[in-house]
Amino acid sequence: MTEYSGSGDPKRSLELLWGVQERPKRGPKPRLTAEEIVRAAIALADAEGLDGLSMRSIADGLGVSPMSIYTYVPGKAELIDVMVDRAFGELTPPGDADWRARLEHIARDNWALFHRHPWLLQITMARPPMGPSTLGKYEYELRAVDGLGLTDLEMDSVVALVTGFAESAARVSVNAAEAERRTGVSDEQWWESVAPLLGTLVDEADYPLGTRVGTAAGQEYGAPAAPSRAFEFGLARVLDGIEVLISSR
Amino acid sequence: MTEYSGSGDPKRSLELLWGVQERPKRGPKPRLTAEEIVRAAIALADAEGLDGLSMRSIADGLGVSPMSIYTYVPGKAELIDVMVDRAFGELTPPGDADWRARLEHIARDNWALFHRHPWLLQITMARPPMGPSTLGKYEYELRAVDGLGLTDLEMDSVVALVTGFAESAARVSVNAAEAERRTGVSDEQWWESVAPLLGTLVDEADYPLGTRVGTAAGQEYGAPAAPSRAFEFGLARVLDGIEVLISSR
DNA sequence: CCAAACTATGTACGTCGTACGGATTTTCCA
DNA sequence: TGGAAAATCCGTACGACGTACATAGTTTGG
Repeated sequence: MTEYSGSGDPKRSLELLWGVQERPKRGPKPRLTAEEIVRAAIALADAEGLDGLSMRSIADGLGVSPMSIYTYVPGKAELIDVMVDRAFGELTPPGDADWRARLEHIARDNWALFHRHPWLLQITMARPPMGPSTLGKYEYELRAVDGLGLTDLEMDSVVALVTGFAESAARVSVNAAEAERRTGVSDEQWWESVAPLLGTLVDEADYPLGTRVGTAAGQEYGAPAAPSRAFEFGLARVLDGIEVLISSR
Repeated sequence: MTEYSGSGDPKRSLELLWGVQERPKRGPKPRLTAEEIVRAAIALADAEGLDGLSMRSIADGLGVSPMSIYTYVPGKAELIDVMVDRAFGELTPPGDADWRARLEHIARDNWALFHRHPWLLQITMARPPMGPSTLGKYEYELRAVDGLGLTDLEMDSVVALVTGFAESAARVSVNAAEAERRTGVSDEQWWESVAPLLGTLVDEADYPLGTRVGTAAGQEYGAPAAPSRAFEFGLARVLDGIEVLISSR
């Protein structure tokens, strides 16, 4: 199952995101708080991935029964909304260097965030959680491209391009690391097991460029370096492309 | 649960991908073939999404019992590998126009493919299925940037940047459409239900740029146009950035 | 004609989110 | 001060999933 942000009840989600629950007057002392549950859930997702995050496993970690979680959080969908917003809260403002350095900061900051919290990449954010950190993130990003002569729409597009690129590059990197962790087989070992089988089925001459470039890429970097090289390469191109636009103003 | 390509048994997957099963001599006539199952599974995933794709639902559609599928396909992981490769088979070669037009073709072709088969975006492809169409795709892509004075590594990086961008932009578009289909609520309706609640919790003055740009973006395009505009905008920037590199050679 | 090879299927297990209802604990008010 | 109200906590249960396993049925080679 894919998880979606914004699929919970909007009102309950917003209350949770902005922390507007009033303390109840009667009833037993609560053993937990919603924030504690969110923190435990993030720690668990960091360690085990989103597939390892179940209401049962969260409850286990907190020493309560699974159904107790529902006292503090309406359901898993709303919980994930808050997890996402809290994770975005780790991002830092881009400072006041030139625009290129500011956008570079945003890209690197996002890249690092996705590596700290790989489960963010498994959440579909068509309807982002409208919490303080998500709104703050957008504000930071726009500030990085304000005053450059771009229209409002262009500012939005530039920010979306840079953050989208960072996400896309991080996805490749995280997926590679994840595949290694999950299977216990490195990219090199995987290729060494597939190549001989493939050799009996395929004529290399049918794929001359793929063979040549694939070999060159395999020789140049051992697997783990590749995704961060791709990030650096792509970031330079994207920023160059944005520079062409900005220079034309 | 997230689905992963390349998580099945490599030997069985490759046999399936390249169609090297020899017809069995004895036993009852098979009622199905592996290819039929793959086609049914793709049709089902196109219609219902990857979450609607279960061994039970595939079997239902084919009029057999769930366990019969396992006679033709080792498991769901290997089936998904073949689905991916067959989908990539729909991509077309970029032709022989100039490099920019060739890369543009690749980006648009991928964009369209992800819209025809949105489930492709839900599959983690750290270990791509090594089938004929996947190898052919890579060969096409490299041919588009061959002979421009780039190194082998740069060719690989440029191709990865363009296809990665197309995937990233398509993800935004597909997720938006998917959210609307799943919830029955359009982006505009969603915002109209969230905005008043948010207004009681947040001071707009805390997010001046977000408010201004968000309003401008909301006014300019009704929801559905936005993702394809973002694709066009980003593609132009990315190709400009690649042009800077190529011109420097 | 029978045994080997192959297809087809029913049952069962452990996973998930969470609806529901009941037991327990704390507080407020008459 | 006692009982109602409110809140916490949790046991049980349901229908979904992939698929292991055992069994039954069908076709064909020797």
